[in-house]
Amino acid sequence: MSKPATIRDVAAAAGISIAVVSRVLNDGSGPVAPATRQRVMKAIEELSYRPRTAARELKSGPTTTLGLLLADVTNPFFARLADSIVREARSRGVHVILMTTQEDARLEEDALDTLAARRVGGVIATPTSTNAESWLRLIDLGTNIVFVDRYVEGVSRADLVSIDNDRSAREATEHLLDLGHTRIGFISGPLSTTTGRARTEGHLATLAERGVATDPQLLRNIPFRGDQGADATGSLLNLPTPPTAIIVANTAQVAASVRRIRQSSVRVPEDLSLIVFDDNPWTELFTPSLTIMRQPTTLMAAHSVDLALQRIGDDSERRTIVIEAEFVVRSSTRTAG
Amino acid sequence: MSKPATIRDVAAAAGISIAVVSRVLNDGSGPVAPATRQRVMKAIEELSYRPRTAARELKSGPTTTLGLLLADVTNPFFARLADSIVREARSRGVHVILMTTQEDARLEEDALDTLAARRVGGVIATPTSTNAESWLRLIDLGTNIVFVDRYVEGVSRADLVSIDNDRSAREATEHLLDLGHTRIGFISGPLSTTTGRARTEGHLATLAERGVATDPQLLRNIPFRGDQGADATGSLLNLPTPPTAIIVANTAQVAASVRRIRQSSVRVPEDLSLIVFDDNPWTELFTPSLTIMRQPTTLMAAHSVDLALQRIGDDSERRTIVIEAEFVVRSSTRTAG
DNA sequence: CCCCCCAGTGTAATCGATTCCACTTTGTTC
DNA sequence: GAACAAAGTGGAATCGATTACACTGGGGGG
Repeated sequence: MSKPATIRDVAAAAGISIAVVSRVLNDGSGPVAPATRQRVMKAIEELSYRPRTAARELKSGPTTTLGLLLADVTNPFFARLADSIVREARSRGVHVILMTTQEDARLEEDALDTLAARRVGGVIATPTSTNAESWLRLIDLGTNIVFVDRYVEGVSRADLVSIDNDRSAREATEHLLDLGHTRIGFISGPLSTTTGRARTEGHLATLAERGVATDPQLLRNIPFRGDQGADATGSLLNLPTPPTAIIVANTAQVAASVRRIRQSSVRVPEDLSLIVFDDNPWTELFTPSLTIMRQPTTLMAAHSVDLALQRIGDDSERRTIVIEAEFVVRSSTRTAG
Repeated sequence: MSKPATIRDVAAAAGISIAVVSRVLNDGSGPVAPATRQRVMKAIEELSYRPRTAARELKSGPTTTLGLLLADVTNPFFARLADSIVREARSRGVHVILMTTQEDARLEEDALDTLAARRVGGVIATPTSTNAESWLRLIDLGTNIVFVDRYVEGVSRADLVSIDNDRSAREATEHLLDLGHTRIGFISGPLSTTTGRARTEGHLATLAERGVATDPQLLRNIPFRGDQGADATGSLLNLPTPPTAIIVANTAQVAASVRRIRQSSVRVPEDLSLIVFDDNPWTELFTPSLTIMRQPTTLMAAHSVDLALQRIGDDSERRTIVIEAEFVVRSSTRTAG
């Protein structure tokens, strides 16, 4: 009800100056007599005083807050990433401001503005836009950026944590080739995103190396948001010569794709082998349990936070941390019939 | 690289005083000559100046930031809630700081402290602790609280947005009774949480009203986090006289429960009817597609943000908004026997 | 022709912390 | 016993914005 106490109120209550109170607050910033410290602590307790972050940040820029800019928390991959990052950050005494872009470049720009105004210590982001300019502006302000999963070309002086998208696409493709499949449907993200492009290239390169003909009809690069996963899958199944296997390398579209397959008369894995890029409990619950490519989110989170906090004050070039994706073979893939 | 521009730099560049620059920044706070405004805008652009939030908040308390304190973003229900709330808040020009408690009372206390230090305008939360004190302290500081889904008893002067837990449990129970089931397993949250208690009571009351004997063995109140969902489900299935139907009213434990059922030899819905409290795409993908109780997250989000922002400056008693849950009958429930 | 009002601008106080520096009071060391 | 170091404390500047208030000119009403 009454106005919150300030440092001056505490000082008055303890019969001491505000400088000393501040020293008690920031332990180690100067000497304080034990008796005085006691009195100050008591006053703080009684007034239930909490130093105001806004005032603190005004003096010394905040190393204490990280911005987390995700495309979409609804996507379980990002949700787990968010969870891990928040936990990881807290264990280091750092707070996280979460913002989402909904895969919309304008909203992203908005969010970056906010983060810039807040002068956060660092930003961990899965970028949406291809527009390097807004990122560079933020970097110029002294913010350090860590891209996770995807990145923006042209923005050096930003770190990167990612799985090896190229390699994971290769691995999935090789698995199917080994099983004798040659007509493989491949659903991935837009070629404008780094993940979409790298995975598609890895897939195509593997086919080429194995001397398997590539059919452009089998390739689907679709957006992360929206419902095109169902359509893309449906059109693959309805091809004159349909694929005998499908890789869904667009994490956000896995559910829509699987739903579409389930509604069709196609049986998995008898008629169709299926690999999805997703790390989600339900892939195991599905009938048949799905073969997946898993991205180790906890590890990615730890590295991201590390980089975001380390780089402060540093000015070196981009550092890239590549994390192995884990390929889990379950029951949705089998020898081509 | 160079230090970010301040309002003084802008004023100097435009050949004007800082007061006028501030007026340009906060449109409507005072008269500015059109020509002057132009020059100021130009200077802002050239210096890529962004007013610093910390400084702004120091003067006038921030109506512009909301705290969101969730138990667990990994839980899809909370993830969708977070997504909707962030979106909803942004459309009102408000930012959201997300923090998670991992269902841990100490972490929650921590988070509340941070939020208090930040003097956020409001907090939307799914409380974990039963400890009213920390909440009351935050309220005393002038923060207004909106509880979602669960609430803490003894904290009036905080709003509440929730589905009718009692009623939804009744509805699910009645559906099964109508199908002829009389031995119904009921898995819910801890009785220390309001949702766990209300759902359990609703379930028991319905049984009583219909004259069905209640067997304590069929009741399982388990934590939200952790793995007890599997054990609870397993022990229900292994009872001497196992239930012919199960309601999983603990959203966080749905996946674990379903996995356990799937690993057993029990067939759904032939041997066991199943209702889960969850609103998640995969419940439709599961074989058989699951009958669910859905909580309309978008609506809950809209109301929460509304309340959080409205109450500012208001001092009335708690307002409660109850939202209808949506019961979706699919293929996992059928006539008993 | 005088006065009042208002558009347009500037000065300075203010928000709540941190921190540099100066000052006093002890205790230590030749 | 003089000199000096270190502990403990306080005064005041500072961070970057907002805003109350004072000031100046010029136009319009009386």
